[in-house]
Amino acid sequence: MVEFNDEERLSELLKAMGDTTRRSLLTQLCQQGPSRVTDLATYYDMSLNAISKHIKVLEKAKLVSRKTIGRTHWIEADLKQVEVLDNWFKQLKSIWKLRLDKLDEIIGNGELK
Amino acid sequence: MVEFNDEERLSELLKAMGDTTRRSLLTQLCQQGPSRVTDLATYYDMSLNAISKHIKVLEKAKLVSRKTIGRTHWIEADLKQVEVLDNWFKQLKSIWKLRLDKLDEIIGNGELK
DNA sequence: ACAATATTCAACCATTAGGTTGACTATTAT
DNA sequence: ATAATAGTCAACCTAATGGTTGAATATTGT
Repeated sequence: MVEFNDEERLSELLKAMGDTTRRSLLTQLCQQGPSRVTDLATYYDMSLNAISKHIKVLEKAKLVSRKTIGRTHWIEADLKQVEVLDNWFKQLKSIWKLRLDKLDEIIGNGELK
Repeated sequence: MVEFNDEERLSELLKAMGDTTRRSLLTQLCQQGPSRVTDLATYYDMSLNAISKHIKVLEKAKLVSRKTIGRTHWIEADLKQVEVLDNWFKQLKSIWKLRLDKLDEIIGNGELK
């Protein structure tokens, strides 16, 4: 069951992934492993600052983690949170299925038709 | 492989689901089956127009479909599109796994360590 | 014909989101 | 000590989002 406060979490996750640049960053990070902010930024036609902001959004949503060593920040993808979405989808599908099953039952019992 | 133009599709879907009210509408629709706009709206502390707009967003993202009979519009959830997201997640995970496998291989070959 | 119902359309408003630039902080290299 | 590098912070701008209200449209009931 999705708890009440998972709602905000879900929104945060979905919004974080709803942006093309951020999804691309995630993909990059999965392919290349832990990367520096500056290196990630070179792939985009956009300022370093913009990328830095995007990374912060991903970080807040816990889709990436950060390990700071000296002046360089190593960013790493973290796909654990994708489970949260997977679970929501599963739940939604099961709610859907539940209704259909109940409907079948009613029809089966001759209560309908 | 995610094609170039699936990107926009993915954004559309994720943004549509990133809103609490819209997710709630989806859930309602799964539970209750096809519903009228006005009936859906009664559950929310928000104008009918706001709900109408939300439904349009869901409809554009193909998360719901609409069947108009006379003056009443019947809205129905359509979970097929969730597959698109599922697939993206799967792909992302596999990209992640690919890198780890390659890493293992290198270590196994003694090229590293 | 007239009123009520179901819904969208259009204009508006406040807030958020995605981007920019410029300055600041901290670390590393010379 | 000084300069270069890595990154964030803050202020700003524009466009998109989520909401409002007040018509307008189309269908249905009396």
